[in-house]
Amino acid sequence: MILKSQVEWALHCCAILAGLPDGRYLSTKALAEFHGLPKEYLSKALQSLSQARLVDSTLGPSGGYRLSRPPAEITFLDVVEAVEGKERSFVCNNIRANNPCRPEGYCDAGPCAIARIMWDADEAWRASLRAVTLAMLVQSLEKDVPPALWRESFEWVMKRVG
Amino acid sequence: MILKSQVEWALHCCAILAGLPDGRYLSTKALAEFHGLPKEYLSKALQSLSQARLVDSTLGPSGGYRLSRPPAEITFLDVVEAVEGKERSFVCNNIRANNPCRPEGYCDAGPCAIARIMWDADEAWRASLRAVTLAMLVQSLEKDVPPALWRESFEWVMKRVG
DNA sequence: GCTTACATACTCGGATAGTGGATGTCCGAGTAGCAAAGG
DNA sequence: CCTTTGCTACTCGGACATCCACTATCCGAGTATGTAAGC
Repeated sequence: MILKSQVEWALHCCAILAGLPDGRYLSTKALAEFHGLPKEYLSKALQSLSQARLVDSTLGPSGGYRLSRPPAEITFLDVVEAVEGKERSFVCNNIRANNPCRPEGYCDAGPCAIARIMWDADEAWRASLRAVTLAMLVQSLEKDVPPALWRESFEWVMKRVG
Repeated sequence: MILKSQVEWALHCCAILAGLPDGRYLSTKALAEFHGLPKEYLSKALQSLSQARLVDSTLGPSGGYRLSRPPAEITFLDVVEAVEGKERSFVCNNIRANNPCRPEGYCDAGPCAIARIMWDADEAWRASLRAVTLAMLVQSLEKDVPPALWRESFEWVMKRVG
């Protein structure tokens, strides 16, 4: 049960996109260079974000991606679900139905108790991710990163926005 | 990010083992038959439980597994971690270190903000699983399952315990 | 000098191979129980 | 009838194939930019 590395990449890219001036685009190439990642493969993560309508894309020179909503309106859960999918982490195959003591054609009332508990935990995880927005992430980062590095990184990005 | 089916199997098996009289063993074969699962493969899940010291095993006829502790002292998290491992679901590869603006030999103070948030969510998930014990699971099941089926299943199992 | 048409280069998007872990199966080591033999 | 011995059958545990999903890469469709020609 390990999240794919795409999730990490997507979150870091969203952090950068969240800092862009309104309406400006940043290309996969720039994002890949900034994070030291393979451009071709990173593009798949960004495609997932695009298909989930979290980012807009534009073609041609000075094209790329931008957030489709304000950073305060995009949660970690949005990003994680865009890459990992919205399926619950626990799938119930209802193996209790194989109980040899069951009468023929017996039908269960509700979901199995084990599934309920596992789904509750899954929901706790999602709730935790839903509580954090990209805007909050940027605030955290600004506190962590030294001002000089922060400024230089911003300028590095600004030289490459479309 | 989907849990392996072994987790589901292990939990169902623990539910059965939790209902056994003290000190009695139940074999993989019986557990597999009861749940309609491949005996050979199910044994791998039970091996994981054994290696995690959640169950004891005995060889020979009338051998099998039993819980090594009272059901009230085994949590869902114990079982899930026994099968899935204790590693966090999000691994931080520290890709921020690839930032081209970084001075040479720069060293980060703490873990990256993104990892902190993801790990918080992971901890919320674990906390939710840690709050439920096998004893509580048995209580839930007893409420869900019709008394007749409950009794028959118990007798079915009792005919096979060692 | 301004407008227009065009070639270019750069972008995203989906289709295509390679690899590691989960899935599924097998056989060997070890032991508890049973049966038979002996006292 | 009771004890001892040996065998048998059943158990768990780890070693061995198979398959799917994540990883990684490539090429084609489409467009904004910059240039050059024409007015």
